[in-house]
Amino acid sequence: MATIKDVARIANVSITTVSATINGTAPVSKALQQRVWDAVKIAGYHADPIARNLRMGVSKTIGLIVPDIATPWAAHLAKAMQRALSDVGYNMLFASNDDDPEREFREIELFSSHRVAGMVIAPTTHGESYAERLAEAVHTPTVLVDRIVENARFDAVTDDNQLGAQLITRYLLKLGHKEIAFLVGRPGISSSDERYAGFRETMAVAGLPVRDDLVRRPVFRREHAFAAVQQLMTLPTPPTAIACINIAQLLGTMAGLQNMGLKVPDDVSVISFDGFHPAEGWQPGITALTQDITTISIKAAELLLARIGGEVDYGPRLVRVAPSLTVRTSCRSIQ
Amino acid sequence: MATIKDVARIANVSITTVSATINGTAPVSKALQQRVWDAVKIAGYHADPIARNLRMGVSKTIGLIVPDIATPWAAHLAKAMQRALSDVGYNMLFASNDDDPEREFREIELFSSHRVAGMVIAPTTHGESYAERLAEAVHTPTVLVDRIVENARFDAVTDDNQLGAQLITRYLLKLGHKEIAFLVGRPGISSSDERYAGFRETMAVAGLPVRDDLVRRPVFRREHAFAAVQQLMTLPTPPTAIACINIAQLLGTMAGLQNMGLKVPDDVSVISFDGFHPAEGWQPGITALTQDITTISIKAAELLLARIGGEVDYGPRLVRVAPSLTVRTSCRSIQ
DNA sequence: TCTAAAGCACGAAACGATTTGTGTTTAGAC
DNA sequence: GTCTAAACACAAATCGTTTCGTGCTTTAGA
Repeated sequence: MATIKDVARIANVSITTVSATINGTAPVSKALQQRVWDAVKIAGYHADPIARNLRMGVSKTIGLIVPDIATPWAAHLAKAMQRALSDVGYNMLFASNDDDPEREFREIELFSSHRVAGMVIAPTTHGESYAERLAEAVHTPTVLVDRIVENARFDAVTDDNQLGAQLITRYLLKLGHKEIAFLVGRPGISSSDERYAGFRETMAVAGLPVRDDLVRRPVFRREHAFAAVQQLMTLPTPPTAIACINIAQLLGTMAGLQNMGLKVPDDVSVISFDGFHPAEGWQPGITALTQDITTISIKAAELLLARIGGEVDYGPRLVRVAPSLTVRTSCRSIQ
Repeated sequence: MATIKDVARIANVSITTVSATINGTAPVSKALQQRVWDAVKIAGYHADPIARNLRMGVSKTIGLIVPDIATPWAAHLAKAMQRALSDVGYNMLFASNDDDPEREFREIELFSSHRVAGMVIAPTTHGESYAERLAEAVHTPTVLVDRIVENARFDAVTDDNQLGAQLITRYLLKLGHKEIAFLVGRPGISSSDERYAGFRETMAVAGLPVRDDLVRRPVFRREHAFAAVQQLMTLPTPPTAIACINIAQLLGTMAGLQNMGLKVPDDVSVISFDGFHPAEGWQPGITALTQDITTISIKAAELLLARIGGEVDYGPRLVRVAPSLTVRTSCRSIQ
């Protein structure tokens, strides 16, 4: 309601002096500062963010773009992100796009026109041409989360998938599993590739072969996993454990097993890279990696704020956040 | 990048004419309109929302405030809301506040200063004083969702709790349950009160008594439900079914039952007012009401847009959205 | 042919902040 | 006592729109 003009009138100084006092952008004598602050309090003045935005060309807002805000992962990210950023005076615009790159770019456009100070993007896709288009569309500090985009010139925060694969594979090996089925996700997606590579590597280190007929791909939708499980479990030598890359796979796998009348973990063990457990009280609890979304958010916020703050003396940074293995009841020992 | 000035120069007309053409706010001859639109295309012009906002005093943005964006309910609402609103050219700011009214009001303040065209609020609390404070803080079209705030002067969209209670109670009665435990939630919260009242009413209609020792309150946190279950199930005549008001209760109940070594639905049936089921493939699947969040969002968007559009010739409206009962495996017949 | 009204286009003034450039004071150094 | 530089305050320009008030040009009616 109250404008800077009102404050100036009350304090009996010029508008310039009020602005200088509030923002500390020019020297103002102690006496006048006092008068100004008093007037600010009297008027109940808060600088209009819109006018400031217009004049300065940048706002105290950062935009978050995720494929689907309705997924627990994205919702947690949004929440943690907001907490991390509101502490330093930023607020958030958000948008989700159902994994549609076109909508994603429209959202980037929209946020840009609102002059966001920065963006956090969980990319819908990946690859060279996407990276180029992204670089072309984005002209503000931005950090990518979750998936890696090759050759993108942006900072990024993502899981330490190699470590995750080691944790999962070693755990299964420790329980005595050797015939491990692995559901590979969408080809080209960094997380899927890295997880699969980590799995093979750990198996190799243990001197164990990876049976080709136990690796299924591409399996990135529920239905795929549902079908894959049917095939896997009717093999002459079926797997003793199934590793899922993501939640969609996990849900499809569980539904598929139930459909065949197979029990977890009695008939087959299940483990997942993507943390999901229904809740205490339900069976089975899925042994899975737990992502530290809070840490991811904080790291992303740090990188973003550093860029916004103008520290541009280094190239794109990639931060990997370590997952941890949460053991529940979906894997049994077969020693 | 391109401003209205550029367009005017290219089309060789005044800025006024460009604005009038684009917004259709004043008559412009066909010939000039054509010139202007051509110039717009050439310049790749999009009106700067910030400048427009400053001048007009209102933006094409609506704000969503929920207690916790990380809950599935809120995340779904956010998504559905965004879909409903982006279709008509609005974008969304969002904020969550961990059920802290102070943060909630700060967020309202923040959104107001950004001159949102309207707000959708899932209130953190309720009651007379809250309603007053809300009325004082909000000066823009606003619709309340989920919980009801008594005497609030805003439009609201909420569940048809009476119908929900009927659906749940009749279903249990049909299965032969007569000893039904009911966990009442936080006192004063409309949904809790209404659900409990509906339960009593339906029992009364069926000519059945409600045993006092089977009604527990207040039970609004996991731990409460966990404890309540222990007591209920050690009664001389324990309930054959437990009705939960919300997810927190449900989780506590399931954990409590598991803790006592009781199986659902073999030892006791469980039903919930708040839709929650882990997923296909997990046991038990909870028979519960399913909220039609999409419909809630659409209704809320309709009410909001009507207000924004200036239809103010009626008082606060209350829209009730009917839930439906989704039968899963957590209730058994005891005929 | 004249007049009133309608149609059309434009310059200039908002909106509320920041910032530049200019002028005036004060203090310190010689 | 003068000169210089630093400190301080302000008016005015600016960001990119929308809109008000003004005036010019048609058109229609008498």
